[in-house]
Amino acid sequence: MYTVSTYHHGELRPALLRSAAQLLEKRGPQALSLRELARRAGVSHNAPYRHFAGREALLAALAAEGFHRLGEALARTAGRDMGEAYVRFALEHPQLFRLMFGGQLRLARHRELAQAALQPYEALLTVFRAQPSLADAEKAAAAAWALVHGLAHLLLDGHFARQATDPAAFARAVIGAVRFASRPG
Amino acid sequence: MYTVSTYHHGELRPALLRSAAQLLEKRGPQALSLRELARRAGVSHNAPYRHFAGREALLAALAAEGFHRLGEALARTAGRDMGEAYVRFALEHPQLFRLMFGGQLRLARHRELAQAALQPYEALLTVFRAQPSLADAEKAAAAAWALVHGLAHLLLDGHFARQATDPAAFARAVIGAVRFASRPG
DNA sequence: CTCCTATGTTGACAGAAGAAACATTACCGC
DNA sequence: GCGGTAATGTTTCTTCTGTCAACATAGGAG
Repeated sequence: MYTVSTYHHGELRPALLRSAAQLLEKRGPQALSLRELARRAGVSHNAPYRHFAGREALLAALAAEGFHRLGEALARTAGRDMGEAYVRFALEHPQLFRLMFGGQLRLARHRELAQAALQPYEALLTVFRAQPSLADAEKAAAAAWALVHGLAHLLLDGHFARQATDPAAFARAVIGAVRFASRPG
Repeated sequence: MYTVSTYHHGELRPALLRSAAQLLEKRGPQALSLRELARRAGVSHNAPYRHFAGREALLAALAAEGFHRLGEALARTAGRDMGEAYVRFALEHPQLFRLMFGGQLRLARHRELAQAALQPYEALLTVFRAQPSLADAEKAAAAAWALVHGLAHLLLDGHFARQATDPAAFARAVIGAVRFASRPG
């Protein structure tokens, strides 16, 4: 009934994740259906359930991968360029970024995801703690994260379409417009 | 065949929007289906199509309404409290906020929505332009928007769950940790 | 009163998620 | 090698959704 050699895909999980990532960026999250992924892997429509509890679990896995990649991207940059790196990541993988931060996946429900999601703040915190002149490194790191995060979101959504002909340059300028409160005295 | 007095609902469009808003906040965007709304309005499953071109159009209308409400909320506050008001709005209507800024609705496709979406920045810009000491009011306004926007998003997503036992207070503190570059000299 | 247009209704279709029951393969102890 | 068991895929079925097309009703303009 089946060709013997292809009954088992063998690499289904990674294959699914790979085409999921592609499909996500190309057609958005709505177009990302388990069945479509199964089709692309040349496998029955229910096979993915052997590897993911459901659609949401697959998305969570994708997002977790995204957090790791973002963490690495930030770690590769020197302290001051982190903000731009953050925005660049978002602009390069818009749909992935939205999946990660779109609120559709609740962190509490996916341990792996919650774990992965800690990376960006940790990375920022490390840098800010190294600056003793700051009044409050934690608050400053939080503010920095919020700033670049909001900037990324707003750029993606096109809210700065007029002001930002060159998004990267715009991001640099906006980030440059901000100072952090320093220790009194 | 039908009870004469109920064939026409009479207030269907607003009724749909109202229960859509409720359902959105209560069960999230996935649970918001046109059919469910029709059911709640006591109307056939296709009646909503007389008032909205499709699901996306209804979501766009909801989001546009959200932008107007946000704009009004900002306008009601004095200059310095705008940031907190912005965050408060997000925390009070998390799903609506995500709908507005989740990137699922493309501004370019819904004129009314694109128009409504201009309000927040305009409101901020007005305030920042009134401060002549600033080096660049546009950039500062953009930075302020990004800051509060990112803060709202991160709080909603639970990324500050540890640091922010009281989200409003945390927001105040983070916003307070930021200064804007002032005119040299 | 008649006709037109707004608004709702019915019925049908394709596509999706997911559950259940079944088939095939791979691997491990012997 | 060999047989059993767990892992991986398949089929089938149910339920839900968005959307289209054809039809029904209500209420106002003439």
